[in-house]
Amino acid sequence: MPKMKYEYIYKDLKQKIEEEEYSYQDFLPSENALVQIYGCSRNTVRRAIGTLVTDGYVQTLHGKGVRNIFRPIDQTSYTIGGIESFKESSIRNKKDGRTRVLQFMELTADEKIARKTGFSPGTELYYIQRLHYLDEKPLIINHNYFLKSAVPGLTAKIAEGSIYEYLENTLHMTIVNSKRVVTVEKITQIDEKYLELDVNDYNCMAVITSQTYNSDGIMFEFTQSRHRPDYFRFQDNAVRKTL
Amino acid sequence: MPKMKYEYIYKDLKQKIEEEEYSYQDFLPSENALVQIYGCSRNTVRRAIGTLVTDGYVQTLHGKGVRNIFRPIDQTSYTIGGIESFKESSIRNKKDGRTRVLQFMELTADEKIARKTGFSPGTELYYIQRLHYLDEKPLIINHNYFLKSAVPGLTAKIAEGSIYEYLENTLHMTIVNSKRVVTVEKITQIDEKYLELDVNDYNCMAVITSQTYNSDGIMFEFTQSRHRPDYFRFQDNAVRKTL
DNA sequence: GCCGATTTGTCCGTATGTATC
DNA sequence: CGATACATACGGACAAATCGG
Repeated sequence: MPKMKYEYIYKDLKQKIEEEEYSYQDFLPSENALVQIYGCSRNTVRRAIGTLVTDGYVQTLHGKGVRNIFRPIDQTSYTIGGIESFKESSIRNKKDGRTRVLQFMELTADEKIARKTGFSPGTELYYIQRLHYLDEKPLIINHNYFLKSAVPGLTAKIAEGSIYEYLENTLHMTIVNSKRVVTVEKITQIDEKYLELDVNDYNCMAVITSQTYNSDGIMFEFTQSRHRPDYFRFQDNAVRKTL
Repeated sequence: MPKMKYEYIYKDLKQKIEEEEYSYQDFLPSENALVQIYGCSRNTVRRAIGTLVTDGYVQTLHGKGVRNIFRPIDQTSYTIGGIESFKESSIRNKKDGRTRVLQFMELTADEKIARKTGFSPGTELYYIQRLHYLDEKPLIINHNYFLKSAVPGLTAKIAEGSIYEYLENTLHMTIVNSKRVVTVEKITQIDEKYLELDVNDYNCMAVITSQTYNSDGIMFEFTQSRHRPDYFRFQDNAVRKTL
């Protein structure tokens, strides 16, 4: 039994949808019916439904009901969604992930790094270069910059596993949000070497740059995540706003 | 005066943040203070703040307050955000947009098109190929497939302007949500020709495929949007879920 | 076309829990 | 410890959209 009711209802409905207890285009029970089913207030039901809307699982229609628009086919292949570590998304996608640390060093941000990352010049950082394998195939090169003062005690050993696990479980840091930008960039020699790419095939790749904030309001991480173009897939659900 | 209170509060706070009335890292007034300021309930204030959180404008911190993490610099250059037409985003980005219709035809979905778009074989569709210019530079080629039964009376003339405007204002359709996937693909001869690209420079590009739903729960549009790699920028804010 | 029942959307006031300071 | 601030949850009221009779 989870602590929060809306979380329980959200997960329960989500599972029922995924298991096709409601089929595509069906309406879910009305809010009032769900209030009876789960023994809670209408606000709580509405909150759970609202989360399903942003997930792209359902759409709510004024005066009509809540319609299931989830299609299992959308979820195939390796997808990138919310904030999650490589390890987490590997597990979610039911793939075997492995990480190799190419570089681990401490450095002080100069003008060039400051412009690129958004950290102030003179800031002490960890710089980590990592190669992520999925089912033994190298797919992603990550260039991480972590704020040393916010992430003390980071080691290459930790970087081999999951840095987020270390941050959350050992340092008890709360990761809040991440501003991400997807662009397309030319392949570098490093990409070519480690991702086993051929410039005569693809000469550019998908790049996700992200600035991640913790609950102290500090941007503690800047990461450039370079993805093999043929395996890259970034998924999103947008809701038309009437505002 | 807008119809809804939370919308008014959301826009007001958003504007104050953008105009740096609260500076970066500052806390906004507490929820109770905002209740006094706007003369509304705490729920309403919280709803406005929740929207700002998903926008990546603020972060809420239990027991502390709501912190402004908006940085004007993040908003530079042409960005792709929620569901909006090319015309709308041109205006939002304060650029001069123009659209040229390359093809306009009616067709019936065969097996191949059905697999690609998600429409059933035999469905009658409009197929439109359009080239979008920004400041007289060709940046995007769109391949639109519209469900004919849901979008009757579409013409090449309308496609030159804004199809969404036609859907919403003339057909009174309500666009609800759009499932999008960003990938990287090889440049085709069509891309090369119209976007004035050189394969020796970039040989691939950013592609956004989207399936858009209306309030009848019908997927009425499948679009493949092919973007010049050097001008492509897809922006996003992810919130770490504790669920 | 109207009316009433149903359903979602907006908003309010209140109570209690939990984290921060 | 108490005061403050956000988080969860409840119950109720009314509006707006839909649908069937």
